[in-house]
Amino acid sequence: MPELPEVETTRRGIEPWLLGEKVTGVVVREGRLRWPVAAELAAMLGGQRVKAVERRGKYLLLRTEAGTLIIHLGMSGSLRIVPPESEPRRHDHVDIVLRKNVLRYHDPRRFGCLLWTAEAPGKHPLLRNLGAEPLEPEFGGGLLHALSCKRRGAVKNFIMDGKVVVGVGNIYASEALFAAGIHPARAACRISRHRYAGLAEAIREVLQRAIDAGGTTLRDFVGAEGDAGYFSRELLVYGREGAPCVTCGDSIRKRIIGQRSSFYCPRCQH
DNA sequence: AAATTCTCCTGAAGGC
DNA sequence: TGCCTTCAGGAGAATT
Repeated sequence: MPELPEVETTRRGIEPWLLGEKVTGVVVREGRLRWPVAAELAAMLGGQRVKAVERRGKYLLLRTEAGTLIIHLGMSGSLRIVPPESEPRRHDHVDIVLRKNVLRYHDPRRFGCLLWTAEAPGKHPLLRNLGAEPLEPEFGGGLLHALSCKRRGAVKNFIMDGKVVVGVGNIYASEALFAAGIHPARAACRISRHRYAGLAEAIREVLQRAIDAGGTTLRDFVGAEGDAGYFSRELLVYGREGAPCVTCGDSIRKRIIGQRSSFYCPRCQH
């Protein structure tokens, strides 16, 4: 499932194909996504030139003079650049047609969305209350520590809260907590500022490393052939229940925290 | 305010 | 082999 690194990799992959290009049409084959694709999207986006391809959290922003197309890939969404004559496959729900190429949105589970906003995207209800960008300087242990003071719930839920920090999904939350040696169920308010510094660094590192790994498979996001698949990750705890911890050899445990599977080493994480 | 539960949907995996 | 059940999961909305 696309987490922040996949979204950023997608952004980098499609940006060169979109920048400065004019949208000549929009084809909606299936508009029933997380929210319905607006009937007037074609009218709004058509004829517009793409000025920038940005990312905020896991949202992609295609900026034009008239407004912004906000795209979220949900759980199973992906974007590819395909030739104009390319035959759509199952679950290829939307085409953003350019003069020489097509930006094609594919999403089997339809948890994603394509929304148009004429205002500054930062004012959109979905983006307005988003927390810090984990790879920007604003994010750090100080911020986590400050926001955690009234949070009595599990730290794993805390760092997955988009109002705190964006882009930390279930997989990277487990990985970052392992790297930082923090037990996922520990109450957020009961972690020292010092340990939060380590956690912030771990989050930054695990995301950055994944983005770097994604760079080597950028071509997978572009072209008619092959799947716009997500790159494989080096996971040390996620999905490794019962397997030995890479650090101490103890067996990795799985536990449901906040309705989500969480993986951790009972010996390395406290 | 914070925490919990529910919800959307399909494909993969497991059971028999 | 095939059918049925279960589960996973981003994140907003509703509820406590």
